Amino acid sequence: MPELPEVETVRTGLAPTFEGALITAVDQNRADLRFPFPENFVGRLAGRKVTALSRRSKYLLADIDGGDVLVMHLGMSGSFRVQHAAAETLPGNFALDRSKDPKHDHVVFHLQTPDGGAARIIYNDPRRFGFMDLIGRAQLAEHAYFRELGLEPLGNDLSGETLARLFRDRKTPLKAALLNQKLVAGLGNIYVCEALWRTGLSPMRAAGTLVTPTGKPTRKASDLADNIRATLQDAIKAGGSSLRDHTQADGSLGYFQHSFAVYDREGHACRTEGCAGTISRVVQSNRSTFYCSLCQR
DNA sequence: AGTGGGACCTGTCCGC
DNA sequence: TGCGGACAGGTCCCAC
Repeated sequence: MPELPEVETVRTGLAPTFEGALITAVDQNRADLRFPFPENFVGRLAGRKVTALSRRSKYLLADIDGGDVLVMHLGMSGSFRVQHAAAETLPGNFALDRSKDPKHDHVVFHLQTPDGGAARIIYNDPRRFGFMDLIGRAQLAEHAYFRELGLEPLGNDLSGETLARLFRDRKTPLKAALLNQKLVAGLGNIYVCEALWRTGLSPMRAAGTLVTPTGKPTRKASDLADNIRATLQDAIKAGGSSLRDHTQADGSLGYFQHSFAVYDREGHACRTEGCAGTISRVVQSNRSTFYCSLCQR
């Protein structure tokens, strides 16, 4: 569940349990996910407290007292679930949760919450494109994961002007430009398709065509910036998109997938007011692009 | 320098 | 029912 709105939804779901909790133990069930776990992963976490849980782009960042930051990326199929010991039962008596295949439970954080209760946060990832790392707080910004990350689309930096600066003279298609995490960080296949549809822009159009010869944003560039933000905010409000039964941290499902205008709607009617078009699917950079060739130019 | 294409994994769905 | 192929929300690496 891994574009920005899904990661933000996960952060919101985990924070009440994770923040302030003491990590009493960690089960690390294999040596690697996408990458090997860092040296002494369990030892550097056990006995430590989580002081804050934040997000940058599609990364979750758990601040650990002592100076490490636990960096977590969900890849394509990563998810977390939270289990609390029922207050009225003995500590450690957790409700059974069969919603995931336990053979893909790769990491379990055993926690003691500030109120003295016990909880577990379990990371499940069938495809293992996700990863976890531990990085010193002071090294975080220069680390390879973050050094070249582009602007945060929900921050104040995303605007027609900043898009114009990033897109100027670029011949690359808008779809590829928006998927490039070095330009704007956090968009993925779904929300790029949706934001381009909202703006009436063809995914094939060259990014540089949104910039005037003097480097100013065109009207479309400003609209695109607004629509990227609006699309992400709408999705966060809906609890993200739940595809293929991916559940949120509390087991509930996001519902933004019901609001898709183009993603996974090949052959269906375009939802633009007054547009008679049909949604097409094409492949760009080896990924599916969904768009309406009538109203996206 | 900047791009497209393949690779990394497992699961699921669809057509034969 | 079984099997092969296509496809899936991401990103790194490597040829052009």
